[in-house]
Amino acid sequence: MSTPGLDGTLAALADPHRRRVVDLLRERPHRAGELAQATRISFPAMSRHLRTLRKSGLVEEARDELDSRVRIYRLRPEAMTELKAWLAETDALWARQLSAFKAHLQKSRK
Amino acid sequence: MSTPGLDGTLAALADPHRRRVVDLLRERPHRAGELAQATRISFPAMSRHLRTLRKSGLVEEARDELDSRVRIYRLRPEAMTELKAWLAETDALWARQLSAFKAHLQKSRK
DNA sequence: CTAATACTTTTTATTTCTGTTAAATATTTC
DNA sequence: GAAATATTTAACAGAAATAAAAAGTATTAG
Repeated sequence: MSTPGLDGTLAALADPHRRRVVDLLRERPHRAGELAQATRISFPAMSRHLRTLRKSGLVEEARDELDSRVRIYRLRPEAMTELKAWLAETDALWARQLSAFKAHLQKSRK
Repeated sequence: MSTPGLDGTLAALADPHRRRVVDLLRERPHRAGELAQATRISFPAMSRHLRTLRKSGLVEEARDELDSRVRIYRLRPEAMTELKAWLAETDALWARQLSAFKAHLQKSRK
């Protein structure tokens, strides 16, 4: 499944709890329960955050091979490439704006 | 005024209208009115979006020198550095995770 | 001074988001 | 099979976001 777009990514990352989850997942995969305890919110609340993260493509779920009650969540860093590209684009356009401004200064100094 | 943090930045960028504004502003500064017309939302709505963008530090306002009724908005790309740093950090940790995984494979292959 | 312009702020209604508790589902363990 | 475990879904309440309409504030134009 491809990245659903910038919008979902940004909306998912905008919540502090969800960003905390991403922070945890980038170190290693975690169980749903671990994530709930780490963020000090209820299991149901975490479950919903995980669902939005999953829908945004930032995270994927898998059952534990030994105990399929537990669900392991892991990060999908590819989901951030679109966002990074957008930020890079901003940089590029900004650089152009800056150089145009400098050129303008040069011209008016003459 | 320094960047208020990732949270504000991401929340501000999560809205499509606001991101459209940023897209416009990265080409050149615009008047508030122009932005409203470009996004096809009401002036009051745009005014509020501009306020959240301003509070997030992504945008700054200035009065037009010739006609101080009009307000010019311009991008503050510095406001994105924290976000870029956060994304880079994710990359770094992910790379470490990947190499750890490869090391693990090496070991188990022996 | 009056009218017009360019926006912003306030008010109010509507929707969306988060969180909590309770109930449901799926597995495992005994 | 019954009890325990891990997690999700449902139901509902409160908080926050968004938007449109109306009113307000400056500033400029005539």
